[in-house]
Amino acid sequence: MIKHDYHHGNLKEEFISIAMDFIAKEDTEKLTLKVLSDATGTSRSAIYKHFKNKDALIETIIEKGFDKFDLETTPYLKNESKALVDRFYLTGKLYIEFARTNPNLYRLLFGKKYAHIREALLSIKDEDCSGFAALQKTVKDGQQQGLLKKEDSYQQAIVIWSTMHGISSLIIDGFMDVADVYEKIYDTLFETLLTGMVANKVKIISTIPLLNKFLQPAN
Amino acid sequence: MIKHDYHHGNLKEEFISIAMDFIAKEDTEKLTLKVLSDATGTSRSAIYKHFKNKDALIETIIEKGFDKFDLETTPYLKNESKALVDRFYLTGKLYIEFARTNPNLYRLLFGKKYAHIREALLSIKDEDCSGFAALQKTVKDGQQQGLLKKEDSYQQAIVIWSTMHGISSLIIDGFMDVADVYEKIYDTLFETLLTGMVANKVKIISTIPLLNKFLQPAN
DNA sequence: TTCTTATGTTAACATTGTTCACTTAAAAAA
DNA sequence: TTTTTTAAGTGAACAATGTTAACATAAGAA
Repeated sequence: MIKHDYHHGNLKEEFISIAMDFIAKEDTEKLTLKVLSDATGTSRSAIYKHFKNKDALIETIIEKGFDKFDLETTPYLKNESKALVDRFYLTGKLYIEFARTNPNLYRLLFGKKYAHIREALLSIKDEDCSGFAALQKTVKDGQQQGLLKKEDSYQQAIVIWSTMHGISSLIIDGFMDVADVYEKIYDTLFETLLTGMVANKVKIISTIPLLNKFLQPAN
Repeated sequence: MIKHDYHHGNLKEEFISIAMDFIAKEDTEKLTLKVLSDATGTSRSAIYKHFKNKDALIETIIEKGFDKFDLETTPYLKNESKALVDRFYLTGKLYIEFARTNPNLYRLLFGKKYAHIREALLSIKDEDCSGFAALQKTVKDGQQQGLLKKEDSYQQAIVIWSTMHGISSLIIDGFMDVADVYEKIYDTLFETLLTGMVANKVKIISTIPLLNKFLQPAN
């Protein structure tokens, strides 16, 4: 609660920064305008000189949130130097890790409450940049390489995404005991998913023991 | 907005009923005490004579909601007269249908916002009655019948649940175009999941064409 | 009939997002 | 330099929300 000069300088950026830091720790519901004014040492209505209303700030947070999400979850999807199975496996792990590390942000991005803002954003943005598009492209690559069954790539991508979204949501919304070992559950989940999607009699070499083990069984 | 006598008679039940009807149509967020007082023709604070606070009403709604959920989604899990694959397939369909038909209630039951209430409820209730316990039991049956791989039944049940939760959430939280045919996506998802979980060289007879087709391939 | 208690009402409160009239100071124009 | 315009901040006020407290009513027990 530092007292600044009358004219702050970069109040808008500070609002955004404080809001993101807040959501990193507490739920978006608890982010009130009072929190922001207290943290910046300004009045309760100062924010309206920089954002039309609270939702406009949230919109900015969501925008930045998706940038962060794409940045942190898609590197393996875009890096073609690794084996495809590995890229899928590692991407799923990053996805869950993002949700676990940023539960409030994840809910903000993928929850229902601000779906209208999300949809408005995604309709403007170049769709090819989004994480889902990157996933679908990789699925297509997987089909061409003979790793995945040649079915509707959109539906296959949905299947993968919903699987990761499901386990992530269960984890961050309180359906796993702390004792549950997420890595173990993820491995089980991924093994099941990949087994269900992989084309018959395909041999893949992976650097990940789990994957090698089950893709090239002893018999 | 009917004007009743001073003493209403069964106001508590009416609050509950109105709240459930409301959530059937609109989001839980929009359920205010004013909505309830207007609908019953009582004052804003009348509800406090029947519930400690708003959360206590929500707790009752959640309790009733889980009853409804269990009732509508677990009949096939508990009915052993059908083939196991069919029971899994139909249960998953009921699960998604429940979420689609009761999106606000589903979010209330499985979302983060009232997780503390849910946990308090589930810790009191007999766990064997819950839907997840029924699922896990059916998974164990599946292992014994040789349908499913003999792995950790808890983890397998989690995998199934998270898959259904994931697709349901994506649907009701606005990630599917209206044009998407849910049935098709569900079939793809289920086929993938079952393929990944089924034990090798098991022959099952199903009454559902999709399942017969892929469990007993031509070769 | 009286007393107690359950169940309702009204008034008030703090917190929320929001708007409006005002003030300040920085930048632009003279 | 002085004046004017404009961006950026303030405080007071509003309605809506959940909640509490003091009071009112009526039903059932004594």
